[in-house]
Amino acid sequence: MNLKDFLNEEQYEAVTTIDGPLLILAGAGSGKTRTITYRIAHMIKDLEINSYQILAITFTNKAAKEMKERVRSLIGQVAENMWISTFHSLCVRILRREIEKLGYTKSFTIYDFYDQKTLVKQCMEILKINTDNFEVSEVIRKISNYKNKFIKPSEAISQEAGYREKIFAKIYELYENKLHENNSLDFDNLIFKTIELFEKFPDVLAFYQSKFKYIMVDEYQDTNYSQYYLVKLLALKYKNICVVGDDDQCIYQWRGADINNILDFEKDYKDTKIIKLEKNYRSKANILNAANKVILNNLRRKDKVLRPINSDGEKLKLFKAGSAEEEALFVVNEILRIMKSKGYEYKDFGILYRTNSQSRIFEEIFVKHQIPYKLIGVVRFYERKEIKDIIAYIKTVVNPNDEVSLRRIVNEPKRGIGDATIDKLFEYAEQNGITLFDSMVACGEISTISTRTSNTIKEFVNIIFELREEKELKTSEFIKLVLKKVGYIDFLKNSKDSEAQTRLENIEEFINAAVNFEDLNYGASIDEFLENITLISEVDKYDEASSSVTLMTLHSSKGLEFPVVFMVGMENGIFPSNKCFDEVDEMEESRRLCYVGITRAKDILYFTYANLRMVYGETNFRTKSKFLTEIPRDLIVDINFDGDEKIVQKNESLTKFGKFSYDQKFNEPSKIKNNISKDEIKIGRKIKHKTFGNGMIVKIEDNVDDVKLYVAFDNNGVKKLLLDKAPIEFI
DNA sequence: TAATAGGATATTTTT
DNA sequence: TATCCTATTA
Ligand SMILES: Nc1ncnc2c1ncn2[C@@H]1O[C@H](COP(=O)(O)OP(=O)(O)OP(=O)(O)O)[C@@H](O)[C@H]1O
Repeated sequence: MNLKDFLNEEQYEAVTTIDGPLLILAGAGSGKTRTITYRIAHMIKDLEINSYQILAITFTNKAAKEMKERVRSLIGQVAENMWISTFHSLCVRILRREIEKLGYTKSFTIYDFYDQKTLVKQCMEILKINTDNFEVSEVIRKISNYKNKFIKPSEAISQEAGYREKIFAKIYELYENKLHENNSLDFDNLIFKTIELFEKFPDVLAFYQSKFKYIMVDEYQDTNYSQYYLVKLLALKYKNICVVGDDDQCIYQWRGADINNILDFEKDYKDTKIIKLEKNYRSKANILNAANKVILNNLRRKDKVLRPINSDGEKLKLFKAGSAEEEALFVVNEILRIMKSKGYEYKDFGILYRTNSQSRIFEEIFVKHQIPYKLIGVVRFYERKEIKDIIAYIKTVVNPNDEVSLRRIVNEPKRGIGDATIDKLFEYAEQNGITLFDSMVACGEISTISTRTSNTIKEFVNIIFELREEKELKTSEFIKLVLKKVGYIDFLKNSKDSEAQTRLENIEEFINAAVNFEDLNYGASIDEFLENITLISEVDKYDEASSSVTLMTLHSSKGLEFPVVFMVGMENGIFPSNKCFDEVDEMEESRRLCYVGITRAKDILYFTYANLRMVYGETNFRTKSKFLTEIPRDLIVDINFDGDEKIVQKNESLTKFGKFSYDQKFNEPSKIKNNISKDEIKIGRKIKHKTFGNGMIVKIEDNVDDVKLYVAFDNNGVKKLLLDKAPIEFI
């Protein structure tokens, strides 16, 4: 391959350094992912390394898929046996082969957050823990923390000293036992159990160590301890390990990512070669410079160089909206405007926000104005109630031990098996050391259950038994069979649920998804289908080819790029969130998130915020984000609703709060150019504008919080300007 | 046991 | 505001 045609010198060096530990530490848009991709292609095509020996780990399934496709097009052939995947998919793949060694069966189910929640609640009930003092979500976070640090339940119990901590550890232990009983793993367990497997069975580890002679990890800054440890185990034999990342883009500390994994890499691996990529290929210079300036405010970081190769481009634009609605309307307006004037398409726009809840208003307004959009959100398709119900049926059929799923569907649709009955069944199961399902089979033996109820239970059990006979059906056929046997469709049709129609449509779509899956994965089993839908994430459905604008959180945007980016809701309390103001670490992580957001933009970057916004059903005043004040003034310009320039400097005599205005205290010190007093501003007065040149004031609007000037420019017609903000001088 | 009403509670971020 | 949970009643 003619690598030098596609890579700069440093990238080239990284691609051709194959042996030994290699750290590529580089800023946003410097071509890190590109470098890994070419590195893989180079290994296979030029060095004739067997693709079987390569392992590449990406952050999302989407990134993995893309990398696979890129590599394929570079080497001109399919490399089927190459492992490019996320940590989670990698581990599932290993565990599906080996998990019997750990006492699970191969048809284990993967629990998502909601299943996890149900199970934790159960555990807390069993341990009689008062939910007033211990919140379920807090417990889940705690348990997740243990697993991210590879702390086993027994270790947690012996290590924890505090009263609350001891209780957390206890729940953790019971939760783990329950998971095992249910033959299930949660997300974190996928990694945890893989490590456990490697520790307990050195021969298995040795096999994978020999197999993966070359290992690459993208987005390494966001790995947690367990992931780090897993990689370390795998790389131990050959030490051909290449990690790539940017410490300034570490945005998942809250879920256990440890920035030190990347910072201490060289301490961990002797003779590490470090390569820095210092050219940014993605963004216009103004955008990049703003990003660089913002991140400079983080004190705990390694300084690095990132130079633009692109021209300045347009200045960053800031719009202050009166309300959240206006904010969304502005975005619509701008999208349409610059599509027309600059020829962008819908797919060129990314709208990024801090919290998922912010997307709603945008959806509403986009629908109203017929802007095609794609929402990358948290309420995933597969998490809708009706879909989860069907999945729970499938899981119950596939994995007889899965109690969480069983409980979910035992009375869904309502068939008269209520809480009281379930408690009785549960008790019986406990006493006899059998599973809940088995106690249902034996429900005739339980004297406290009426014959009528026990008949209903038997009916249900029979449905499951009959379905188990049909496991070998194609997934889509199987789903249809479930629906038929259970009578789910009729149940929905007859229900008064106002959403029944949508639910039916969703089920329709679910079946389509299954058909789709079968087409793509010929002969795949139902287990594989389940796994696929549990591990698939939201960003994975982002498709840059589709002709719609994209709505997503800043977190999801990591690794992507858009010609035009809107960062919306730039308000203190939202971004950065209130918590950040108490904790430096949180603030710095937030700032990194801001850095990530800014650097997604290639050509044009907008910031918006709303003066008034409803939060929790209460409308309150907002102030503009602290991060905005960290952007140098000469890189950003205030614009009005129609996208015309408004701002730049402050006029001292008109500031309401005396010499040190609020803005001056919290923003970059603004230059005060004129000592003009209010009564000197009158119609007929000559002024000079930074971009529009000389002109004369023709009208003055004195509002409560700003003064609007209508200025007739000698060469630019009449413009509306804000006295406060416009870059004007009085002459 | 099922359905409903009223109250508490939440918004970070996700594989 | 919207959702989720609990307690009450039919
Ligand atoms: N040598 C190069 N020549 C031309 N374009 C390049 C080069 N290197 C990178 N690019 C382009 O720059 C953009 C950013 O590349 P890439 O996504 O690989 O960067 P990254 O460092 O992984 O970014 P991030 O850290 O933001 O995820 C891409 O559009 C890529 O095609």
